[in-house]
Amino acid sequence: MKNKSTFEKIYDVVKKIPKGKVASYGQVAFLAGNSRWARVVGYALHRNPDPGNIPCHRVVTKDGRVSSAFAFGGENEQIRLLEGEGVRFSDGHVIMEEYQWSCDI
DNA sequence: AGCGTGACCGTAT
DNA sequence: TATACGGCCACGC
Repeated sequence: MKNKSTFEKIYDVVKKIPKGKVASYGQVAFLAGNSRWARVVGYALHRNPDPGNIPCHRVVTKDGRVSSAFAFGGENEQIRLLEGEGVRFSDGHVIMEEYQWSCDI
């Protein structure tokens, strides 16, 4: 067993996000091990070494809004992908209270 | 070995 | 309510 790098942990958590649910960067960071890795999560996803296996579009900000800087094809594209999974958007933001991934630790 | 960078979050004004 | 700044951590060169 090798020690997983922080990135590996983050990717693992992101990959565990169920379809039709979203998670905030802080939430992923917390599940990965530290709630302070929020920036690292963004950095890790920015690298996204495995976009075919890492649903980075299910990761949104705490406000339920997709990151304005990134979007592998436009913010609208990310939102559309989530909508395609059953996630509803209200005024450009997802209802976190309803769709935020709740992982029982 | 050290510096810069980053798709964040929280608090302060 | 909106905007500004700092803090935290890990990765790349």
